[in-house]
Amino acid sequence: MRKPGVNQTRRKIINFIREYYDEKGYAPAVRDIMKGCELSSTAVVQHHLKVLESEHQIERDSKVFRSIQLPDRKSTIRVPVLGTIAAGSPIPVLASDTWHTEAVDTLELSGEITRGKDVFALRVSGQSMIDALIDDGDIVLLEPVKRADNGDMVAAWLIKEEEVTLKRFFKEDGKVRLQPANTQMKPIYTDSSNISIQGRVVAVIRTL
Amino acid sequence: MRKPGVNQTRRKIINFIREYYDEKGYAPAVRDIMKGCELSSTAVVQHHLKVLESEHQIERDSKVFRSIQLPDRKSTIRVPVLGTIAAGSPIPVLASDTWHTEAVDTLELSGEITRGKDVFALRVSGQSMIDALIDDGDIVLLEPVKRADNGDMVAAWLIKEEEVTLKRFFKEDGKVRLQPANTQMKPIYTDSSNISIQGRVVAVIRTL
DNA sequence: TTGTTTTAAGAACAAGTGTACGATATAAAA
DNA sequence: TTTTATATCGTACACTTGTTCTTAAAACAA
Repeated sequence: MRKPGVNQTRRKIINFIREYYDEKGYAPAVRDIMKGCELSSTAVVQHHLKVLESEHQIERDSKVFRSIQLPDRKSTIRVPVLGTIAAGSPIPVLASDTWHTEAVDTLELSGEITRGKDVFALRVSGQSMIDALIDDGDIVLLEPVKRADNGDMVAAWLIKEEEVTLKRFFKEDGKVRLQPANTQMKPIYTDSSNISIQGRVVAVIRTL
Repeated sequence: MRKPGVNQTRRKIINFIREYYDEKGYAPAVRDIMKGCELSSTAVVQHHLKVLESEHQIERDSKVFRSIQLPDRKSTIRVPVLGTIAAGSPIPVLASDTWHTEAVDTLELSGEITRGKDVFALRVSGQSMIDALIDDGDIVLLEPVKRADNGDMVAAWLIKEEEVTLKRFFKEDGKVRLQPANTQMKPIYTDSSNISIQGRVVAVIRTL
């Protein structure tokens, strides 16, 4: 007899795969799914897996055991925490080759946050960036770029003032406007030659 | 002749496992390691895996294919994004049982951020929490608790005002002080009976 | 009804994979 | 030198696991 709803079983399978993976740390075998979803044949599982794969709900490598993957599982990235950033001190710049060996600490993040970009992280020391909504102890994720587009949040080194600041970047008539995220704070105007972009902020993480 | 340094091979194996996992999304088989590390027998790999396991460098389930795990790989957690939080609207409260099925969206996070707690996430809408250093579009991670200790950052529902706010919680002589994270903003004083704790903020994530 | 499609069942097969056994080799210790 | 411990090699076996085949029940349409 035909069991419950149509794709009910497939939903169950997806959930089971996720739970199994969370618990065990590796993907289930076809027979694991069979038992876990209370099916009595591997052929049933096989069939649903084929459908799910054609729908791009899962991925698997033929000929490889336990190779089922959920798309969002593939995207965790190891991010090196290079050091601490504070107003008045320059960001320690390292070649991206040496990142993974030099990093004091690393952070495991999902691609949803980094969006696949090659980033590094810095711990923020002090409240000098409070006007950019960045507090003491926060971690900022930076994409190492030298130039920025209008509206980007950047880590800028103010050469004359000898200060690093995190603000939104706007180019206006050869001058540069650095706009705090907090609209109640006033922007900084400076000459283009006075600033050096250290990186573009792609994310901020604060743990309490 | 005895090959290079003593545990040189084991280091190579560890690195290979990590790279293989990063590339493929599942753990290598013994024979994959054999080929990848230019060894000519599975027995060699087997021997080193045993040593590595006794040193707690890897974990594996006997009888389960492709079950090798590196300890730091196990600590990512799936967090359900339950909805949107905005000033004036209550937080949608769900039983933790239904989280994973009801969630519109999920976020893959490392245990370093959530610190192993059972949390849920909310997207912040609007700039009404700007004084708590939380901007429009931010994601807050909340631990579902009903009470808070002094100093905790909480999501509090102000009953009379019909408003949700994120502030630091301090109990003072039967009254409650809600202190904005931004020290330039003034605190809110209210009666204990007028607030209902919705959850404790454990982290804030902002992507730009 | 009849036919078609989808889902399920059970079993058998083929291939992937972990493990054990025996042997050799190098290095350090006795 | 003889031990002892560790690293390597080759191979065979047994178990795990993916795949296929046949049969059949249920849902849907004509």
